[in-house]
Amino acid sequence: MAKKPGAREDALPAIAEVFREYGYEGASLALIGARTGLGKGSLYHAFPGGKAEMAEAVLDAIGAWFEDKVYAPLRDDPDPRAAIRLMLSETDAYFRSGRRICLVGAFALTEGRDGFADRIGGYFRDWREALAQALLRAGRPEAEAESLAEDTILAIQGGLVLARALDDPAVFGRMLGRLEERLVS
Amino acid sequence: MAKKPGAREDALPAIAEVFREYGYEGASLALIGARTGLGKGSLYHAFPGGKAEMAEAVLDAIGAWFEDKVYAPLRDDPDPRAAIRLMLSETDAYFRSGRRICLVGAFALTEGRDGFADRIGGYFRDWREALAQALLRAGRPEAEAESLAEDTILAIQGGLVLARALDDPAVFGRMLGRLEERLVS
DNA sequence: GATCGTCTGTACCGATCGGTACAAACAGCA
DNA sequence: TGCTGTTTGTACCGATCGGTACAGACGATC
Repeated sequence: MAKKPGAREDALPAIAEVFREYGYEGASLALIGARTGLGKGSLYHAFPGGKAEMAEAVLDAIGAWFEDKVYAPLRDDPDPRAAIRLMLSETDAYFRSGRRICLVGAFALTEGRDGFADRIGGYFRDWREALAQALLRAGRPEAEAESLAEDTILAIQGGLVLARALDDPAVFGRMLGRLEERLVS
Repeated sequence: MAKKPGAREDALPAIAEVFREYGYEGASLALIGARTGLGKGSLYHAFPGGKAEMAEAVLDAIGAWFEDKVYAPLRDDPDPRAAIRLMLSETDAYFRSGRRICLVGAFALTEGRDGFADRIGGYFRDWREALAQALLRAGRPEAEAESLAEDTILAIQGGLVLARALDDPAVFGRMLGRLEERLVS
């Protein structure tokens, strides 16, 4: 007993940041060790599966955060339009107004569908479905709700790519503004 | 003299494909050698700068292709709407209807702005400006042309991310359809 | 056929990769 | 204070990384 209650969870944000900055391949254990302040011993004690398990844990944590803060309100909030507005503001905050990339999107583009494909797909599928449901509840016809939801998720991802590529975070904010107009007219 | 006229250019598509599949870090020289059929000797003869020069050459080739097939028509075609439709069909073909990712976008997300930042930024900047000009020539007000152009580039990138993440290329086709409606109503 | 510069396969370099082994340090409990 | 199990730093492993050196094969020119 007396397990390590925090150790793992405490290290996750730092590990996530390393993956974000260097990608899965580029994130070396030396780098992760330095940024978490943990030696290899501690790292492998907390994540016996090594780098792959760290990545899985990070993806799970991200998924859980979005489920809690974004997807659940989209599905359950009695006021779907408020939930959509909340989604936009939480998204803006999470991605630091375009200064931070989406790790899940980056993994989708670069990782050769290792063990991560399920988690990556699930993250976007859940988001799309929750948003489509909110739009439906807000009175949109089903077909329109679904294509609008897909367009939204994809615009957010594209906005992050473009903001990063142009080194201009403002791209992300402009995109969110246009989205708000289309979503909650 | 009697330079190597083809060697370099011949190898570029194969090298690009390796970068696309494995990312910059993940693309090892062993892998590149195997896929091009070239030994290290030949590889370093054609690209004295090593992996970095290969990546630069690949990015340059991609940029030149888009300049020729997409940006120039957007700027110069007397019929801007036809140029926009051409852009959509060339884009669909280039990205194999969502089965192929954008190397420039992938580099933007993962590479730590090495020497590639200029090329990456230029690719998207040129695209956005050429499209905005075509929309302007097609009769749109300037502000609308610019935000629509930005939305379009970003949607294409996001469409590639989402298609890959969901392992469903059809996402890309649906997005292009919606874009066509918004661009050439 | 001899010559000369261009190509290319192979061996090799030090550095670093992800991962393992293990002993010392440390806690909690008596 | 002794014991017990967890947590840690360190040394080490084989493999592979990007890159270099170089000798021999090649192809053109006379």
